[in-house]
Amino acid sequence: MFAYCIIEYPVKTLDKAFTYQIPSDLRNKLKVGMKVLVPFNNRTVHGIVLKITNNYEGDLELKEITSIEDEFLVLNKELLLLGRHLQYLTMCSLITAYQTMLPSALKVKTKVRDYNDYEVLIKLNKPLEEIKEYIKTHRKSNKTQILTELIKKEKLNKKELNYASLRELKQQNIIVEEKIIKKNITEKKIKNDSKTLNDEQKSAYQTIIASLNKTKTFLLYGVTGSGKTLIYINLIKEVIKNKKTALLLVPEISLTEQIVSIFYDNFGSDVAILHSGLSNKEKYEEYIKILNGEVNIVIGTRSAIFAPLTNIGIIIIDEEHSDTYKQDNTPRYHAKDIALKRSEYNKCPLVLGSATPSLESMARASKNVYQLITLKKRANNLPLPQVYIVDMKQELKHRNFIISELLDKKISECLGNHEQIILLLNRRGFSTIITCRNCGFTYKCPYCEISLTYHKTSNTLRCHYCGYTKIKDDICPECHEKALNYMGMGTEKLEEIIKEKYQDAKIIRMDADTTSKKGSHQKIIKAFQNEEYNILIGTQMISKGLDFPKCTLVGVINADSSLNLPDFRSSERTFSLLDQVAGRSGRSTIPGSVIIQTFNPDNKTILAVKKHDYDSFYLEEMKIRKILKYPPYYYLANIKIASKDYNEASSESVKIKKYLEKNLDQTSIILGPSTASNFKRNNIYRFSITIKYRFDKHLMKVLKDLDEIYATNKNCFLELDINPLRI
DNA sequence: AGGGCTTCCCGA
DNA sequence: CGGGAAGCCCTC
Repeated sequence: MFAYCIIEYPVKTLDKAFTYQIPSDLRNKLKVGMKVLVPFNNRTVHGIVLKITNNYEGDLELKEITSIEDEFLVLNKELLLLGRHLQYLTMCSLITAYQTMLPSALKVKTKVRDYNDYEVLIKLNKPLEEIKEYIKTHRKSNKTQILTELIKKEKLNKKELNYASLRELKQQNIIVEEKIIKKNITEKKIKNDSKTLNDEQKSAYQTIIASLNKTKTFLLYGVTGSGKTLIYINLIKEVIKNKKTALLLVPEISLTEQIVSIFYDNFGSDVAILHSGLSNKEKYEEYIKILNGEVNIVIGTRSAIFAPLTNIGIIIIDEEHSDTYKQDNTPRYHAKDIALKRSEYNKCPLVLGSATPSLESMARASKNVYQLITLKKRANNLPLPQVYIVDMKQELKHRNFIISELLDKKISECLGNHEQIILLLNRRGFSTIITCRNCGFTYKCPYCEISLTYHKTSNTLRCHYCGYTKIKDDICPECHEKALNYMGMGTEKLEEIIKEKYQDAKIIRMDADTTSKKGSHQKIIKAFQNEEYNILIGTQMISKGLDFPKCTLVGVINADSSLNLPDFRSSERTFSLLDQVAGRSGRSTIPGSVIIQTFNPDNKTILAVKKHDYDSFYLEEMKIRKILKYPPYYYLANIKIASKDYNEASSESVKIKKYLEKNLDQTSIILGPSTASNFKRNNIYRFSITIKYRFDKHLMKVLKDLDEIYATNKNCFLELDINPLRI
């Protein structure tokens, strides 16, 4: 018998199956999907078995598989197929695909560390008569005492016994040890305070239930606070009742905890959690629970879409518009594409939930590719918050640079009423640009060419791309004058200003800098929920999904920062960011308000946010996308040409453009080459070519060929991104 | 990827 | 001529 294996090296030239003979002692054990050790070019490497056959038609002298790494950890049939699909979608190597799907503790090559806690038990190894005889014939000792105990109790815990006596008994073969896996059972209790669905929710629920055993995608479009989570819970209850499993994706870690506790209340210990905030050991434990079928529900972030659940009855992607569902390094996959495949394989519905659906999803819904379900009302029947737009150009005339008169008034009001406030500023750090007033020098990252941000807490200048850090200078490094000027504001500075202005208020900041430690997210959220603070200042990480009943005011300090980014999706991102963050206000019993400060008060996107009018935003933005030939009217593919050598990257990208022009369909549009948005990062130069296409049956093949051509080029490498979120 | 083998280059 | 570096090739 023969086994086709792929090996551990994620190199294009080795991205193929190698054939091995299966030694007779492994024949009954070896299965497709197992991890193995194989000889390869006179060393031993790790691999995965893809196929087992009875005959081999080739003339190579085949070597034998060395050993099986783990008989229990097997990629099942669905996951093996899913890896192929991932390879196809992202053009990565097959081994990279499988590595991406596995938690780090189980990846190929990481030696499978034993994360289990063991308990060692002692039991008798001879017939009872012999033992009794032994006790009788030996004088009373610790040993006979142990044996007497064992007759009574059958098994004893090694920890509680005398090791020396045990060793002797073991040597005489009278007792044996037994290792059992100790399970830390943290039983979660179901609290049955389940709320009932309102009419709108019930109708959404029933629509989806009607297709429970079909491959079908729903777009659940419900305003913020319309109670989508409650629908998810009811759907999953029904799925579990039918003896199937459920998979729920959430956009980021900061949201998992809140949702997870609701799920524990409803499903107890039937839930496993997978997200990047877990340690390797924790991820491993959750993964094994799923693999063993001990849980029926998985909640997690992007990579949880690969959870080894079998017999899936429903897949739900919450906040489906979120960018976090697309991985931004190789393999650049979108969890939605994987979910779609799994919904096909398992013949189950896929539910995409959002208050601000991506244009792609809404476009598909309007063409009935997805079934649209709309929730128009907030679950508690409260109105959506009142949105005020403040023209900062006018405010500047009154010397209000950061906090407008209206925002100031509302903040004071809220503080007086003991209500909570969220302030959004989409930039971390203290000052975002440091220049010299004397000579005009600006601090830039030596590796990435972008301006450094000043962080006051650590007294450093940092690059937000590569993490380059240097201690702040007092004088300009160019002209040595004491004339450094700190401009632009980040959350750190805002916090200082707000503390100064509202001295009685307790203020907490949440951004990438204050949440780097494990669990700090949750700490901040909890503290704010418990009303230990009055004002929460944060970057976009505070905008999604969080539920603070006492929060009645949301202030957006500068709505323009995301609006003016040079990206075709910037309007869409701005709308969803502002609408989401607005949705944090007035979720409980007191109606909320939102204040958006902007220099573009007439901007259509901002006006749509004011009216909570996704539909008009959608129609308006679709017109623009159509004219400019962007998604959802055209698909995109992006090629980044990267090299340490500027000229190399530049000349190769010109060659690639010519190659594409020659081989792609006439209807496809090729943009570039231009310098990439991350033109210089970590000392590597990047050029970018973007392809807009509708139906180009050659595209994938052409890209694959191109990728292969450059696989052997040492000076220059390609990064392919099919359906990029930003270009 | 990475080890082995060949080729190339430069000082003596 | 020799040795070390650089390039090339192969892996079931």
